[in-house]
Amino acid sequence: MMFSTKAEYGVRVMVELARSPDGEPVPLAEIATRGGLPLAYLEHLAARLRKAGLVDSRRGSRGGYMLARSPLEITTAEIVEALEGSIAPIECISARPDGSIVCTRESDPAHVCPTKLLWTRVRGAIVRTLEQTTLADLLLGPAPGERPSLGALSERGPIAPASIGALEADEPKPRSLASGA
Amino acid sequence: MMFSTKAEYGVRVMVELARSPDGEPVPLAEIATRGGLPLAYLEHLAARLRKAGLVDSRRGSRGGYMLARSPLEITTAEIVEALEGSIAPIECISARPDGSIVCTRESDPAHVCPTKLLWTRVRGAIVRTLEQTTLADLLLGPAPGERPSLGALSERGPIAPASIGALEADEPKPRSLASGA
DNA sequence: CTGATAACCTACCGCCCAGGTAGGTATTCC
DNA sequence: GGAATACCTACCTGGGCGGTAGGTTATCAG
Repeated sequence: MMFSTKAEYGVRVMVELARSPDGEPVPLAEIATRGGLPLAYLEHLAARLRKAGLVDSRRGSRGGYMLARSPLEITTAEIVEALEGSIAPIECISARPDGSIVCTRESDPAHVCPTKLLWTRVRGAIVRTLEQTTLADLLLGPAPGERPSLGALSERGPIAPASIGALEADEPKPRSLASGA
Repeated sequence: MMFSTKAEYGVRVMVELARSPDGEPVPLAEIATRGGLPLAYLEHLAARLRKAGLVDSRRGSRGGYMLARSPLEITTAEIVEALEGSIAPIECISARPDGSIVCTRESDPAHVCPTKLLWTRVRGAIVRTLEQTTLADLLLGPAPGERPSLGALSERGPIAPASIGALEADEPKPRSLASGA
């Protein structure tokens, strides 16, 4: 596997927060029990999410965590990056603040790294996908025409999937959904 | 990082083999010294590549490894998969032989995993990129219009990059290059 | 004001495995 | 024969993932 459970759990936490009606804070304990996840561990992740400005918190009784922004405006790229650090398919490659891709094997500019092209492409594909997928997308389920979960077509959450069509299309189809929160 | 050095080294080995004039076998020791990689470790990787049918080998003096097929017909997906095992962005998700994506958190079909959509998309993006990028692509360098290595524009290998244009386009542009090897 | 609830913080820990080493055997060329 | 090289199995080590523990603050209900 390539992402750790940090990313997995973190996204799940964010989805739970997004599901909270209005902006009511959700205690981590609730998410932990619901998802069968270790509470103490989630606390670490929540701390990172808060430092990244993705969630707000309220202490004490009736407290908990809540999304800092609308699910429409929170991309999974932000979540994953907050938890895992900067996204890189492989150790030697990373993105600098200015966006340029650097390869540690290439410090000597005499010989270009022949595999850098590959990892740059892969990184781009991953980042693009994460950036195009918002928290709201996950709440809605697969887009029309997108391969569905294939096995659990019933009992959805807030909004039901419109149609279930082709079997091969996991492209994040941009879905117009402009209703500010 | 998401892929281990197995994938990194493995691709580098394959590139070196592809660069060998004609189909002359290249000893691993040569690749190791050229790339500053540990020979003993490369041997493990070479074993996997051979079992996957990606390379052939010749023992003894003047022996070494050679590509089993043309660089045009070897995708980086095959290489990475041979070395890392089946590609999955996260532990809970994997592809079954029939191509369907399964999520271990979903064994109970009562509740669909809300994050499965995300990991399915990410996996798709990665696999598609790896499948579209062949060994030959890496030999040629960035495609015209594709973000180049940005810092080492001189001294290329066999074929020079045609032009260097926009800064943001790491899409694997299909390049017609139909010359069977 | 008291207690319960929950965020928040720091320190600690075990296990797995990536990444690499070591040493030997089998095969082929000169 | 000897050098070169693939090929195989066993072993080792450090780091980090995933988690635990225990405490301190802040907030709310009654």
